[in-house]
Formats: sequence, structure tokens, C-alpha cells
Amino acid sequence: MSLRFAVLTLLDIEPGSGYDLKRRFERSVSYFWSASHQQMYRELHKLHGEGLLDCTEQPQEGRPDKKIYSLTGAGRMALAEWAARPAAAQKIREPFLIQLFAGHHLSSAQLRAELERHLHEHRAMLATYEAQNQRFYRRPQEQQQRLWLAHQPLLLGIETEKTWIRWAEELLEKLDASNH
Amino acid sequence: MSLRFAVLTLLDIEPGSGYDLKRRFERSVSYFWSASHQQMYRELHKLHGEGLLDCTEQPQEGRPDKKIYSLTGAGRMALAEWAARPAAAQKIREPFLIQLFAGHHLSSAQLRAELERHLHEHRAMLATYEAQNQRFYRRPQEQQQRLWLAHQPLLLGIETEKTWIRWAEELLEKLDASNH
DNA sequence: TGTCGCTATGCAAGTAGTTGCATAATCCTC
DNA sequence: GAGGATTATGCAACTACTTGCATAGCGACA
Repeated sequence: MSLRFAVLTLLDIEPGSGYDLKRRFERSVSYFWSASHQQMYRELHKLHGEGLLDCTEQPQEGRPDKKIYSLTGAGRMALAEWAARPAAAQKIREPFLIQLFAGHHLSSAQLRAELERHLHEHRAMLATYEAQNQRFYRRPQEQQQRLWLAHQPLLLGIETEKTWIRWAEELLEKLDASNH
Repeated sequence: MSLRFAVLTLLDIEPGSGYDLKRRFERSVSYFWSASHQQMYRELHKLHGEGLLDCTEQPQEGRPDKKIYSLTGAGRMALAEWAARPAAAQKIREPFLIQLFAGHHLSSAQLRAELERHLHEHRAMLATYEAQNQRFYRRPQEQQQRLWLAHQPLLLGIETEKTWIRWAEELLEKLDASNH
């Protein structure tokens, strides 16, 4: 259900094609929801079939035509109605922690290597989030005020990554300490 | 794939029935992976079918018989092999943040109410995590040393909840400030 | 004495998400 | 001028997960 409303929200801000949406998704929604391009296209078809989206084909030179989707009245209503309903609690899914839970099957060198790999990824994540944050603060005041709510998830993303990194660094230290 | 290895890991620590597993899951794995009892039973059947689990029926008085599952040699091998493989990156799924992303469809009173509801849930979560943490430190030294790695995810869970709560409290303040 | 919650297991049908592939033109690099 | 990335869309088959229901005895509460 959430993907459908993520799509509606993005199209509410600005109409676009599946491909556009996929890229905008990566730059905004991706730090609190993940989806592949197949999911996106399928969702667009479904929403269009249900009359929540309009679709106009836009011929392009050289490359395949774009299908530009935008909200219908029904789409806007569905979005507003959903926004007012209490959201389901999040589902936690952290494969790495399950692995850690079974960590006694690994040598401490293997553990270190895995941890450092994840640490690397999370640091990269943090860097892209912070870059995005900077971009936000470089926008004109008017936009900052209009989008401030939609910006809040990014702040949580940044703090969550920092927390993860701190935890992993401490765990590495503990591994060191227990080895010598 | 992760649920399957969560189940194997729990059964590796101690054999048990689907019902046992479900409860142990809630007390340990649930803060980094979620699963319903149906998923659990289905996974047990599958793992048993693939020869990774042994199953012995244990008749009980009054209540239905238990099926006690335990790892076979193949099960232990599969677990060890998986533990050494790099884990997939986590999939983020936070419905509430999508809702916030569409937050301009809500009145600020509605927003406040939703936020406070979530804040309440996260505070309750933090309290149960901390109680579990206390329980851990009351265990005998020997167990603390043996289980210290499996205990690390809980520490991350605690820090993550604290981060969430801090973020939500700040957001509430911002909502207040922008209202007056 | 009725119903609520707990222990204990499971089926069936549905929705959501993943993986792998396919097409096709254009732009850029070597 | 060959190969690869980018733009743009999509099918098919699969796996994972959810929802709603069913069964069935026991203990506690009111």
C-alpha cells in the first residue's frame, strides 16, 4: 500500500513518466522506501486502470515515447484520504543483524571484514544524504518553507546513519579488545 | 532468505516448536526482523522438507502436541555457509515517513496527533528494549561473555529508537514554532 | 456458564516484491 | 565503428509476506 501512495505523492508534486519517477524516487523516497523500476511501472498501470491517474503519451525524437502520468481528481482524493489515516508501524528488515546474531559461526577476521564493508556503505549513504541536505539549504527561502515537512525524513535518515556508524565503530573496538 | 536463517540460528541455540520459536523470535529477533506465525510454520515445513531440520512429536497432556524441531548436520552446514557470505543491504520500509512526505494534505493538528502516536509507540519500544538489556546484564558473567555478539543488535535497537524519539520531539517543537 | 485469552498448528487466497530477461534508439568513448 | 552507458518501457515466473479463517482443549475471570 505504501508504494502506491509514494507514487501518488510524487506525481502530486509534479507529473512525470515511470522513468522520471524512478529517478526522483532514488533522490528522495529511497531513504525511507525501496522499490525497483518494475514495481514502479506495475503500480502506474494499476493506478491508471483504477482511474487515479491520467496518462498522456509524449512522443520524443530518437528515444522511446514517454508516458506522462498525472493525478486525476479521484487520485488526489485517494491521496488526501490515505494521508489522514494512521500509518502502519514499520517493518524492520536488517539481514546483517541476523547474520551477527549467528556471528559465532564466523572467525573474528571475517566478522571484522563484514562489519567494515557495511560501515563503508553506511558512510557512503551518510555522505549522499548530507550532500542532499546541503542542496536543500541552498534552495531559495520560499522553497525551503514550502518543502520543510517533506525534508524532515532526510534529517531522520542522517541521524539514523550516524547512529549506525557509531554503533559499528564501537563494535569494532570491542572486537579488537576481545582479541588481545 | 533471512527468515530462514533467523529460524536456523534460533534452533541452533536451542531446539523448539513453532510456537516456542515464535515467542523467542519476539523476544530477540523481532527488533531486526519481523515475521508472523504463519511464516514461521511455513518456513519450518520447508526446512524440514529440505532435510535441514529434524522433527520429533512430543505429546502433551491437555494441549495439542508439539513438534520439536532441531538442526540436522546439513542444517548446521547451511547456516555456517550462509553466515560467511556477505549480507544483502537492508531494505528500508517506513510507511510513516511516506505519509509525512505527503504531509501537506494534513492539518497541523492531525500531524501532531499522528506524530505523538508514533512517538508513544517508539517510547514503548525503547522501554522494552531497555528492560531486555537490563535482563542481559543480570545474567551470569559466563553467559554474558558467550552471548555478547548476539547482544549487539539490541544495543543498536536502543540507539536507533533514541534517535527516532529525538527526531520526533524536535519535529514537534518545529510544528509548534511554525504555528505561533 | 459464557467468553476471553493462551497454547498449538495449519490452510487458502490474496498482495507485494524480486529476478531475469527483452527491446530499441541515442550518446559517448576508445 | 564497436562497445558500453543512458533513456524508456515492459513481460513472465518466482519468492516472500499478509490476511482471514479454522480447530481445539485449558485456565481464569465475572
